[in-house]
Order: sequence, then structure tokens, then C-alpha cells
Amino acid sequence: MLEYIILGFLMHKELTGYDLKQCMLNSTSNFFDASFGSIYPALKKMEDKGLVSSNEVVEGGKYKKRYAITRTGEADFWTWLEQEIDFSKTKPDHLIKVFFYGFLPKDKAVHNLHKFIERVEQVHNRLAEHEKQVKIHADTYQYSTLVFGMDYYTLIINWSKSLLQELEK
Amino acid sequence: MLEYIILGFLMHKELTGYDLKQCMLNSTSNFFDASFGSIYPALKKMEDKGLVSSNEVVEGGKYKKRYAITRTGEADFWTWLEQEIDFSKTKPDHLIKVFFYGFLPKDKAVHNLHKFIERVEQVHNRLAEHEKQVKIHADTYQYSTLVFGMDYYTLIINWSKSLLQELEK
DNA sequence: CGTTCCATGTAAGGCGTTACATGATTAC
DNA sequence: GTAATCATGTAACGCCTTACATGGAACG
Repeated sequence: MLEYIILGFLMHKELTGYDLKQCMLNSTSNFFDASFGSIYPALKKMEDKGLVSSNEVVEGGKYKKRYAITRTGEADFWTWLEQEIDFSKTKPDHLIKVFFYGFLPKDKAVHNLHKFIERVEQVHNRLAEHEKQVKIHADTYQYSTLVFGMDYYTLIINWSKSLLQELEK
Repeated sequence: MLEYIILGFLMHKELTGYDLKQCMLNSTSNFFDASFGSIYPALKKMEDKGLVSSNEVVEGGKYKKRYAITRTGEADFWTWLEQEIDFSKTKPDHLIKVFFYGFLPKDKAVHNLHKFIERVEQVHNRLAEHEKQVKIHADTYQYSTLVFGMDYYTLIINWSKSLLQELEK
């Protein structure tokens, strides 16, 4: 995941490891954040794989290693981006691809969002079926965690639909 | 985290590793699920630490290792449970303690929920302040991920408040 | 001249997963 | 008899974090 997020940011412009951390801090940190301890090794690994290239410079007396995305890296990023939107019950992983959806043709984005909604609706319905039994057998607290789950899935569905509406404008 | 969830389930009754997996599957799997590959080693580790004890039996021709929580384990569980409710921007960690809040005195539960709401409101407000700038500088998709964040925090706040109301009945 | 920010990196460890290995029982 | 379920466990690996180590620049 981290690798694709790095690639996504590098699609805009060349960045250092430090820059990448800043990018995340003021844009994706609500759903994704990485520490330096994972960013720097990731960049090194990605360079070995040929997804990025680096050039070392001294700017303002500071040693910097600025990374750029390669053709291979771009291809990798596109392939990843056009895949189905991820869905996780425990993390808002769906936001990650959508964050970079500006790089995807609108019709593809719309299509993927529709398929995503379908999937989340299925998960929601399965939980809703389970709900009656839990209401009887579980206590207030346990039941409330199930309700949170349903509310959360509903939120994802509504959010996706409102994004679709925004796109159809 | 896994260790406390195991302890939580063992507070009710003695269970095997397999049972624990089943417990999670039909109750916490929406926000927490562990594989056998983490459950069994966790149990072993917890036994070494004296949090649980095991007895091996053959039932219905099946070898079973049934675990029970020890006094030390219970003490550990209480201490954990009465701590502040966890808040994570990326995972619904707050559900974990609340799921076991039946073991906490109601006044303590109410108190912790109030403090939790305060904290989430702070996070929400900080994001709301950031919102205007993002609306201007980011694209539709990037802005939508921020909106999701705000909606998500609002969901947590409303859910907590409705749980509090339920408790005050 | 001390603190904060800029900047890169390593080492140790935590926490979890998937895949593998094994074997009995139950249901069709 | 074969598939699913019950039942326990290990090994390899992924992915991330915290803490550490280093050093220059900018601010007051």
C-alpha cells in the first residue's frame, strides 16, 4: 500500500522522503500515515525494483535525495489504480485509491465506484440479517458495536453515492 | 490488543483456541479478527506470562486444549478495560474496549465515554478547520476523502452519544 | 547557544498474515 | 469415500513502529 501511495505522490512531482512525509501529514494522514522508518526503506526498495529513480543534491546546505517516478513505476501505479476499490471492514482502505482518482478517466472511476457500492451493500445486508439475533443474545455494549458496524457501512455507501453525484455534475 | 480480547472472552468461560476464533467470527469480526496463526502463539505466550492456564482433554475423540483466565489475567484485563477508550483515525479501536464494557461499572463506563467524545470532537474540529483550504486547493476526490474523515468522526461521536443515552435509561 | 525544523537512515522488535503440516469426526 | 468441520500448531514472511544515530540550518 505504502509503495502505491508514494508512487501516487510522485506522479505530481519529484519529492524527497521528507517531503513525502509532509504530503501525507497534510492530506492522507486521516486514513493513511507512515513513519520515516517505513518511508526511507520503501524508497530504497522501490529504486531497486526500478519504480523510482533518485538524484542526490545539496540544496541550502542540506543533503537531499529527490525521487522521481519511472515509466515502470507509472505503469505499476496505473495498473493498481484501475483495479477494484479496496474494501476493508476495519480500515478505510477505500479512500486510498480514490484519493488518487484524479489520474483515472471519469467513466472508469464511476464504474469502479458503482461496483464498490454493490460490494459494501452486500456486507451491510449480511450484517443486518445478523442483527436480530445479536439484539436478543448480546448486551447493550456488544449490540452497540454491531450497530456501529452497520452505521459505518451505511456511511461508506452514502459517501460513495454522493461522490458519484458530484462526478455526474 | 489480541491478548486483551482473548482475556475478555475468557472472562465468560473457558475456551479453546478454536472456540476463540469462533467467538470472534460471530461477534467482533466486524472490527477485529485474528487468524489461528496468531491466536495459538498468543495463548502460549499468555500462559508463559501467567495470564491464562490450560488443561488438555480429549472430548469426542478430539484433543482439546482449553484455556482459563487466571487471577493475574483478570487483574490485567480490568486494568486495561478501565483505561481511556482507544481512539484511532484509521481503525475502529474504540469498539474493542466497549465490546467488553459489561464488565465495567456503569458510572466508569459513562465517564470514559464522555472523555472519549471530547477527544474525538477535538480531532473533528481540527479537521473541520483544515477543510476550507483543502476545498480550494484539492480536487474533488481528495476533498471527498477529507469529507469522509469528518463524517466518520461525526459517526463516532453520535454513536457514543446514543450509547450514553441508552445507558442513562 | 539552545531549540526547533530539515533531512536521512538503521536496528530491534511487535503484531499480524498465509501457507503448510497433521489428524480425527461428522454428514452426505 | 470424500468433503466439510473440528482442532492444534509451526515457519516464513510482510509491514509497520519506536528508538536510536547523525548532522546542518534557522530562529530567537
